[in-house]
Amino acid sequence: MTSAATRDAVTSGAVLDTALTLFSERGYHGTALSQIAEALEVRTPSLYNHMRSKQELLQTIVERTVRGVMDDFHEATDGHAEPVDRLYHAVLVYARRHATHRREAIVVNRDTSSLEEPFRSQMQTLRREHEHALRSIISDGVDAGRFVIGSPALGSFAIREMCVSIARWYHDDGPITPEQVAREYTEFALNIVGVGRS
Amino acid sequence: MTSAATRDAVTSGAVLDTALTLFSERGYHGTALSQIAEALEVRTPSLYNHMRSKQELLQTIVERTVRGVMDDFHEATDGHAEPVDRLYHAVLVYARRHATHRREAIVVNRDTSSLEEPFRSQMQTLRREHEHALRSIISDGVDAGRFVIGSPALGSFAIREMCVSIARWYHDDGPITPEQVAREYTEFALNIVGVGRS
DNA sequence: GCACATGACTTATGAGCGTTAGCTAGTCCC
DNA sequence: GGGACTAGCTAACGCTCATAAGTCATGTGC
Repeated sequence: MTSAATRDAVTSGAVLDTALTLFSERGYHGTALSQIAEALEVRTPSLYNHMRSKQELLQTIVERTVRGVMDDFHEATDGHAEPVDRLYHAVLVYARRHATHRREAIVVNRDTSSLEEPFRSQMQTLRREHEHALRSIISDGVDAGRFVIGSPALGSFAIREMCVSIARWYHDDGPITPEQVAREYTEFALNIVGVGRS
Repeated sequence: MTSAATRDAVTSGAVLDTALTLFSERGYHGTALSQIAEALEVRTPSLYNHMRSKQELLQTIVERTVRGVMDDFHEATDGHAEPVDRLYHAVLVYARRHATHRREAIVVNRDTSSLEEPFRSQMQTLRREHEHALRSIISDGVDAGRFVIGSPALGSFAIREMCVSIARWYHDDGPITPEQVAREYTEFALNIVGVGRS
């Protein structure tokens, strides 16, 4: 008879990873703990050896991702002063992340509304920070005469969301690398804000 | 005593509309029929006088929306031959639709995965049609030397998804009209495909 | 003024959900 | 070699869900 300790024990990391995959495919409410358990070849209650609740899984996923985005942003832009450079690097890391962390992006963008308060509000505040940071770059570029765009706010939305949606169509097994996608998208972003036009 | 016939009878249109609102706010799996019933001030089982199942509500919403997108596209582009004109009008109606039909767009883009087969596959096929139609415009424009873009496929994704996401941030009570948003986004789209560059 | 169709209602069913409790069997350390 | 810890298991809970069935009041058309 197979014993608990003989077979590979399920780790909390594995539970989180499986939850991430299933949440991204079927959504938070569309995923049952029994499905996570089944994927790990374990009975449902055994999951509770590695987590506190289903909600906690979602919170962990969202929090890690949102903080990762902010860290990426600061690391990429802190060394640059020119709006063009700042926008370029901000979009480069943001686009790349959505190709390399597809599941996280999908869950955050679809299931944030399933987070319980007050956690949900906290995460939304964090996301707003990134939103404002990107918009500020564009506004600064317009003020400095580097960018030509009717509405910085709309441009900021368009750039952000076109990057976010990379997660929805990108596939690792395709011919194109995350780096290539990211570079092409920086091009799109600079075009949107009208870099290099009179 | 209020009677069934005295008070305003719930119509199947009202059920669909309420479902649309709630699905867009909480997702398909996150919405219970009891919540739809409560919003209509009716007991849950009474809903079955106006629909066949919860799944049918979702299917109706998705099908109408997807067909509407295709109708819009053909009506807008059929009269034009030039890639620039075709892209302009395709993006104009697509962007505008996502400002005027926010709830539908959100549900279709989030909850298509909750559709039962084979309906889900049928709808995905329909959506692919629009995807390919838009990509063809861009490819044609590149072939004709009108557009300058590294990857038509990526450009097509970026344009589509930035339009789709209008539904996620637009608010009717704001200062900007759907028409203004749509026009600004056509500008973005034409910039992305590099119209008017050497 | 009566029959019928309509659309509410109440009540009930069975399935599935997340979660808890309590038990058991291996593994590691002394 | 024995106790603590780990990580499975089964069983059961309370709840909510979608859905079914049958009842009853109403307004419309004959």
